[in-house]
Amino acid sequence: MPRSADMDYKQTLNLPKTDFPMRGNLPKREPEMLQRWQQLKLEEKLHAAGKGKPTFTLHDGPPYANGHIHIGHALNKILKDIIIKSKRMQGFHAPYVPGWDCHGLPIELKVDQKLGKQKREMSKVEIRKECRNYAREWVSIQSEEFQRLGIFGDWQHPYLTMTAGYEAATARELARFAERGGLFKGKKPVHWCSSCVTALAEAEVEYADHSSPSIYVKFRFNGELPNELRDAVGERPLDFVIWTTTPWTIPANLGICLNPALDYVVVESGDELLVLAEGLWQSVMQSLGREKGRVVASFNAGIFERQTCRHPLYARDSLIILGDHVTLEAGTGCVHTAPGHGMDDYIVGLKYGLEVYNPVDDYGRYRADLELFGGMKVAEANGAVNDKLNEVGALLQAANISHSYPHCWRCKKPIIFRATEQWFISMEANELRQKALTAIGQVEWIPHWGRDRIYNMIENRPDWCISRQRSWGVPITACYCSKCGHALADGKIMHHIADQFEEVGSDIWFEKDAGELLPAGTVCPECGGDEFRKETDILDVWFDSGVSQAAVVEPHPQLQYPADLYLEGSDQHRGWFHSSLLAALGARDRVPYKAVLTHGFVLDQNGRPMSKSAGNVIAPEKVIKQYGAEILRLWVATQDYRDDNRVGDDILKQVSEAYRRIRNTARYILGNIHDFDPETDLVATDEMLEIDRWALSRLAALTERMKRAYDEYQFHVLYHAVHNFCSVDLSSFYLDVLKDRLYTAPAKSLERRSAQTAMYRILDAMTRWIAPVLSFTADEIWTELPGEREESVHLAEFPASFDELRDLDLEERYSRLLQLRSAISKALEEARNAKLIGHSLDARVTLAAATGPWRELAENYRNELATLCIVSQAELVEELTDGKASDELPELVIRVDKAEGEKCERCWNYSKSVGEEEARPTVCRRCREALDA
RNA sequence: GGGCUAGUAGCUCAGCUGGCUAGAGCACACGACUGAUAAUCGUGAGGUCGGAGGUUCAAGUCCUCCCUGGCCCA
Repeated sequence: MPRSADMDYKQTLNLPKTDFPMRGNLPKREPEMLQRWQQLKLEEKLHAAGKGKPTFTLHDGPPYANGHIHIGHALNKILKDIIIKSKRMQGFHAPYVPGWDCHGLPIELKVDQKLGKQKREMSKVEIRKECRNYAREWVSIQSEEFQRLGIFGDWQHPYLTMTAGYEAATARELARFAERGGLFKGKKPVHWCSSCVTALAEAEVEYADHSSPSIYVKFRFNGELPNELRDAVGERPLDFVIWTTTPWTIPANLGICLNPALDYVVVESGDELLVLAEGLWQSVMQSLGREKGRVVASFNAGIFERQTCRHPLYARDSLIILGDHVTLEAGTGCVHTAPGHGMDDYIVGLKYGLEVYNPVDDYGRYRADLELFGGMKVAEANGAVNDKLNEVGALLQAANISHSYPHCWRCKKPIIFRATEQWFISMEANELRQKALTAIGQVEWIPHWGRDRIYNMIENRPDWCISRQRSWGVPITACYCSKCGHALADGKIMHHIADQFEEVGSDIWFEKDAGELLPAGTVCPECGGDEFRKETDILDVWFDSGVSQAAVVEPHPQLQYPADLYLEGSDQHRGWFHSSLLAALGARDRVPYKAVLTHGFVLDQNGRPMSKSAGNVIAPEKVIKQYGAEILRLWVATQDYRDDNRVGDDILKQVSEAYRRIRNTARYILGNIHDFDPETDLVATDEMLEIDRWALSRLAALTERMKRAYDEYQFHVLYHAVHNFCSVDLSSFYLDVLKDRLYTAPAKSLERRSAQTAMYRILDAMTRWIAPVLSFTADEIWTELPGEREESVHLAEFPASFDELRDLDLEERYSRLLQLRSAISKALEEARNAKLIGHSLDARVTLAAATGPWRELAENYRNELATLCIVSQAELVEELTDGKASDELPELVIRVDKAEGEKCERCWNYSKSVGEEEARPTVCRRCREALDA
């Protein structure tokens, strides 16, 4: 029970006072802040404030308009937002135009599912309308979700890849490719369902067990025998043995592929000489049911490169080629290669100039003109092929195996791999590949290894297949002559069509006939025909988003070309960074970005990718509900995003603890400057107390770190710096030491104003520094800070340099004082454990130091020691025989006693001066003076 | 299998071009305070720097191999 006098004196103290709540209550207050920003018309004001300033263009990579945002989206957008906000506060005009990727298969599939059977009676235009509505719905949902994260941007005018203007721009860029000869028609194998008569994307393929034939086939070598094998083989026939589970592709065989890194052997079995990989020959012998077999020679695959074997059924050769994809996992090490029926085969075939030969039609039948099997359904052709192979003596063995095989997701029937006509962008025309490689060297990649990553991809990638056999996308605006079938992809004509997209969008392609779309008088350059049919393929969505540099950055009045920065996950080296580069160089010979920054992926707490099936998904929505968006924002700043980013309950808990530390530090300062007006009460630096100048020097140091952290996009450095500053410099030392002065000195005294000046300047600066990350909280602090200021911290700028506040000598002295303080703290802790003291103010410290720097320091600060250590008395003596030497600083001997005198009821310091005055017997002299002031 | 990349206390991160007994904060344990109080302060414990070789007077830091993850391909 406090005595009445106690209460009276408490009234005379300057205790902290603030309405700023200790707990953020973020889930509830953030929406209020969002509303406030809207009422302020903050976005408009930011735009207005940007006028006349240099522009910083961060071009937004469009997320796919399908499904709720996940934590990876949050990471990406928050990083962008931090950068945009920090650039603004550095004095740039930094507009942010968000975008969405709206075309493509996933949306079309979702709409398919929704429509069900209904779809069959609908026209392409109607289906596309459904897709458009679907995408638009998700755009608006995701937009809300992003805004809830506190992301600033022109949300009223985002760019969508499905708007008329964007589609026109897309078609126009394609026309440019055509104009420059970068567009060509070729063949490429795709998953094909012969029953649905359609190409299938990877997402539409299901894998299921299926029984297939398993055959071993001999290909008779008919080239010139390499010298290395002369002795072993002589004049005897040599057979390369291939293994396949699709005999029906044998008619399309054009090559045999060996791995140059593997060893091969010639095995003598009966009267045959068989070529097999060394690592497989014995198991093959076993499969063939042959007991005997003898290796008569071994060799490296390279000696047979570009030699030939005879096709067992047709009068043509099969080229012996080399490829890394050949493994020892199955087969013979000699891989049957049909470029028209397999992806590996296709790619390796390109290297060797093999034809992409496909003798199979849309319905899964061999073309009528195919020798031996013409007109036969390939699904039923396996037996016939085997019989024929057997007949010519090439079949070594035929059996059946069960294995995983691709099936159509819709009709559930097994599908085939089959080359079809596709549009490509050539990597070689106009030296696109070389230009891209050169351009990569001119771009700044952050982190630097991004360069190697994309360089290797561009260096090795095949031509860009931009055809998709789908409905929901921008059409490839080519036509075919109805008479001769000639493909018309003329730049001028394509521009003419693109112009028609400008007003009404690309739907017009599906609504009108070729004759209406083409310029009047168009004739086929081959046969002079004047009737055409339209291409039905649409563009790869990567082309859509790849042209955003042309469709958005270039024409947008706020943005500047090229963009200063692209910022996406590291998967986009293959995706958007890649397609943007090729699209910009291929169509216009320009590089779309000056710098590219990548972040890693979000993983769970244990470093595993998140997935529904693993049940480890952390939805942004849930984090927002439980902790607030601010915690998600701060989490982003804790991560070194160049690597993978882990998130989980424990991590989020830790982040919210850190948040509270920062928040409470701000709150405490606000409480202590409630009666401070910077207009009138600010103390000039050279009149401030030394420790207050030290605090400002630390602020100056922090400022330098902040500047660098923002410049280098190193937000985790920023986080740690701010957090350490709050914990170490402020809370545990400076603010703790300050309490006595703040509470007990007269409210308007220089001592108190000096401290308030330091605190005010610290909080003002810190609030600005954290604003890009803690956007909600910073603005909340901002409105509580005294002084004239902008309506929102986001309209303010970062603090100028504080170089003049930096005092390295002072900091050096204080770092040693802190060491001394720490030694004393340890001694106090021992005294506390011995029940000698409770609060440190109960203590009297006696200190002795041998001559030397520590002695000197202690002498220089003998009058401040008590204050710095928050003890009632501290004395420096010549010699101390009954003290204890410090472990860390052995020159120091420390003794802790109970403080002398009585405890002052007002300031809680012990002092002999308590009781000196009869009228006020319970307070010390210092307090009496303060009360009289 | 290939390209790129990461692996320092339970967690998030420092540790520059090799040089003091490897640091910080948080979390944890114990204690103090009750005038930052669902706060604040102090003390303490905690690491064979993924592993194994090697170079060097000296290696978390350089080299080789291996292990475990991630992204993108195949």
